Amino acid sequence: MTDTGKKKATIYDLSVLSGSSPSTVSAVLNGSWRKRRIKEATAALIRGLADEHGYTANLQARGLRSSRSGLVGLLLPVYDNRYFSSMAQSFEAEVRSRGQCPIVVSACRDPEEERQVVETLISYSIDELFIAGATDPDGVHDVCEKAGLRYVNIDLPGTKASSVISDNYGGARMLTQAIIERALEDGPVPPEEIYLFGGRNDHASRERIRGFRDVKRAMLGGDPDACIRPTGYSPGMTARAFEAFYADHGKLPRGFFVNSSINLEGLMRFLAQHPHETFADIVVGCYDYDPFGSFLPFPVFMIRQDSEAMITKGFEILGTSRAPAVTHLVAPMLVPPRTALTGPLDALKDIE
Amino acid sequence: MTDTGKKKATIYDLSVLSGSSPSTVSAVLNGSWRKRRIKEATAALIRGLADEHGYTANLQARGLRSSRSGLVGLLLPVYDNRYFSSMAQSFEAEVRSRGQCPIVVSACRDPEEERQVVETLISYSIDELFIAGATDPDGVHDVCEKAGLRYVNIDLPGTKASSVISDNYGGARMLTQAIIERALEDGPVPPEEIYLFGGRNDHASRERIRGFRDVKRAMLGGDPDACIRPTGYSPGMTARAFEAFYADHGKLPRGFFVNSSINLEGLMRFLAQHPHETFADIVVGCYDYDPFGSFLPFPVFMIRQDSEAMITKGFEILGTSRAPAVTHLVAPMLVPPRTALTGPLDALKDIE
DNA sequence: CTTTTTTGCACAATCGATGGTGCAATGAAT
DNA sequence: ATTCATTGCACCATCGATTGTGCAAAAAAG
Repeated sequence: MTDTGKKKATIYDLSVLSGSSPSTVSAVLNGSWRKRRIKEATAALIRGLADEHGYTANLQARGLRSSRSGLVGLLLPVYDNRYFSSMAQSFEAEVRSRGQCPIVVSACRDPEEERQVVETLISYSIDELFIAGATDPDGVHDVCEKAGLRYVNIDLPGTKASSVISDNYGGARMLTQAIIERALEDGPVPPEEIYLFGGRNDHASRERIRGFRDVKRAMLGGDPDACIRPTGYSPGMTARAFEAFYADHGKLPRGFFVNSSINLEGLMRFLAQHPHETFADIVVGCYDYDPFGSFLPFPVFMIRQDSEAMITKGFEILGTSRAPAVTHLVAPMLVPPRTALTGPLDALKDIE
Repeated sequence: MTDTGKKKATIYDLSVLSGSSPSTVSAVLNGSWRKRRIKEATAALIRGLADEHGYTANLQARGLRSSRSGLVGLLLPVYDNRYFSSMAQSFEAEVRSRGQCPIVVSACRDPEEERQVVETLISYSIDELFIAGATDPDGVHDVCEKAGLRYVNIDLPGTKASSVISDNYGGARMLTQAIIERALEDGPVPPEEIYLFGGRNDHASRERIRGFRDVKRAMLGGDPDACIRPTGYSPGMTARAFEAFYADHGKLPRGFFVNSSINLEGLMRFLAQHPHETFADIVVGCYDYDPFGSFLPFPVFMIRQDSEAMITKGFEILGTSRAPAVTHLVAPMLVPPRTALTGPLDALKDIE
């Protein structure tokens, strides 16, 4: 750091300063010098000069030459929600601990955008890719395949590469059971009183709906189609679904399963428009965990998906060379109302 | 996309196929061909071949040559919170609309990590950098300066480069006033009943504390030091502060200002440990907006910071060449309890 | 004191794209 | 029929690092 020069030092600069050749400097600084039988003393000299001048490798040059970049990508639908932002947080920590550089991008659940974004990442020669919740996993697959890019699907499975997903069926069963048990505490519950809102025609939604229906049928002896309201993944659409229900029935269902925290935001929008009485005695389940959502003024059961485990498992899969495409289930966890879980943030030191 | 070849096509491949030189191909594909007086027909031929073979430029090579990468960085303290994740979302949209590639990284409020992460970004020759909430803005400054990297500070000001920050003083005044007014609705409030929790010795916290104290003094005629409890930015520490207060007083303060949503998570942890009566009549203000936090079972006033405007302003500043280091204030917005605001997610299409 | 082996390093090609320079062919002007 | 300007493109050095190869000098073996 002694150097105040404007331009960054290169191996050529150090080569001149040290009297060695650029290749020697390169070898010393990238660790391959033992293999190249560079003298300890030479290496020490060069290392000394390197940090005296604050040398850092130009990673674009390295990447160009070695066609590896040290970048690991994570493709997200959106950032702005606790499930994905917490996944990003775990991802980042994991990637950095491996000495690589995380690059997180979102594609807004748009298949075309997904493909484009992945193309861009490939243009930067990223080494590996985590695809979380791709709308069109197999479309993205082709792009990766063509570029020879190793990737895993997280959260939503693809058919052409290994996937790590939440046990949506199991989680939905737990959640539905919790909702119904709680509702039953205050008397009998007809099946028409238990709904599901949110989600669309993706694998996760289908599995959750299946779990919901199975448990409902088992516990309440019925499962009318009308109780399933797939609204897509937008707060606005979900709010409209609640409004529609309310317009028909003058109240909200006794209990309902909300497909994600994004859909739960739709419930908030509905609530903002209506007096407190309207939802005095509802029981809600949300397939996502949010620390504030857990403390709403009515019981909210939540499912906490273990994004950290999913990321770890993802790396494991990428590590084992060319495994056949398998799908790993990661068990989620039922979170009772009024529960504050710790998260990745707690790993940070915060000295005052 | 006709090509199923394993390797990506390069300008050299296209050069052979088209019978032109690599430089001509390059010029055609990067748009500089008019300037180079390439015949329209030649250009058309090359463009045809390019997308027939699914050509995409190797951005590392381009970056190496031009020492620009098309990458724009955003350095965040953490992802896992609605303020920053929403900022990331806006940032990403904005950067992409400019045809560049966003790269978002977090440094966990650790000054050393901040510098390292920025070094890494510089090694990838990023073109511009947004530093949001750096613990040590001026340390990062040196790193950027040395590399000749243009950057702006967002959220926390640095002294050596332009900054865009929230009007923390003004926001804190609004928020404090709202808390006190609400508390006064149920009778007189002594100054000892209004507290502030969270934050530490950074610019934002100081300004907020100043706003809080000024309003408190003006409205309640007093402002004891004991009412200020800077707990740092961690849910755990904040929870402990609430526990400590509760141990002393057997209840929570009548009204309190919470410095951020991360600190508000600390309140949730406290609440999880105590019966509902303990916080039956509190009034809370939180300097951050969270859609679920707004619907907690007690009044929560929130401040919504306009991260989108801050990002936009940031780009504007980077656009104007070498302006002197100025600080722009962006006005935040007071959000009354039980309010569901729309966010960047609403901009996404979600067709079912 | 040779011959062989080992040590220590330099050379040069390469990754893919960019942009300055130069030169032939064509057309216009004299 | 020269001269000059314009058009259209090819050539080549360059960005900074990696890596296979080759070759002296030093050390070991004979």
